[in-house]
Amino acid sequence: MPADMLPLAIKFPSEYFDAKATLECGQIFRYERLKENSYLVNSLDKQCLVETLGEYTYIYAFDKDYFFNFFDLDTDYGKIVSRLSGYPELKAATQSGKGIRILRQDLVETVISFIISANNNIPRIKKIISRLCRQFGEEKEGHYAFPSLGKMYAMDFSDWQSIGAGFRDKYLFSTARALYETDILAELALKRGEDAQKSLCSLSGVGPKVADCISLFGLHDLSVFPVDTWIFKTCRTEELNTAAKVRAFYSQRYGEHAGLAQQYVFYAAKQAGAKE
DNA sequence: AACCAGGTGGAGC
DNA sequence: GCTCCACATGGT
Repeated sequence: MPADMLPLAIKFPSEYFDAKATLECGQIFRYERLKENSYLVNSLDKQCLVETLGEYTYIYAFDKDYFFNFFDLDTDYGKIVSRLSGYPELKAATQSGKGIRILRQDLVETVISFIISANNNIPRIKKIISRLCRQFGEEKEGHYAFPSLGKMYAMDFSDWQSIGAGFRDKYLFSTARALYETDILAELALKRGEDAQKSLCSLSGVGPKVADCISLFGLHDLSVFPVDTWIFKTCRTEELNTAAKVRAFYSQRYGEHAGLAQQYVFYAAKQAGAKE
């Protein structure tokens, strides 16, 4: 996607929109780093280029409206950041991650992506999703779309095996069929919280943690606090000695913005881990 | 060469 | 309800 072919950019202050923090905090797997703080990002059949250059972050895309919504640009993160900074244990993580925005991702893409994420590592998750798109998504302007639900419904079990997802192949096969054959997607659009959780967990390969990620990233429910191995390592205490307890404690503590708090903690923990 | 990675499903209690 | 454990694959 050569820069001189692109239409007008969206220009947005970097204080609460940092390309690296937003993309590398683990909420999305379809991005490619071009250089420091400059990324190609794919969502559904669309692509954009995002880069943070000093005071401003720019988005170049043919479909500006789509990415304005995708990056949640009409939400005021300043308010949320100042509220979360008030918690002593969050002050540092919030400060270093305040450029994170919670993306408004497609529900089906999020479901499939986070089933793949289970007991897996981010580089390999990215590779598996990339193969899924390359092998089964429509080609468009030099990149590949995420396969439509109809297309995934048409995939047989050996097709799912061919993307190298390991033991998750059977979950993906089963869930693609369920999403297509039942009304669960329409129902989820109206649900939040525990109702959404319960409904999501009926899908094969979706347990409590993956369901929370789908609620947070695919339904934009910022009140959930997904607990994965990183968060659990960071947050566990003698009292909070299971993932369920950590989840209950922090979702109650941070309320409507618990999911964003979780992203700050996750990003900070990962950045710290990556440095050594 | 065991151990880990944005966990889940299933068996056994 | 809860606690174990197998599970594909690739990296350290």
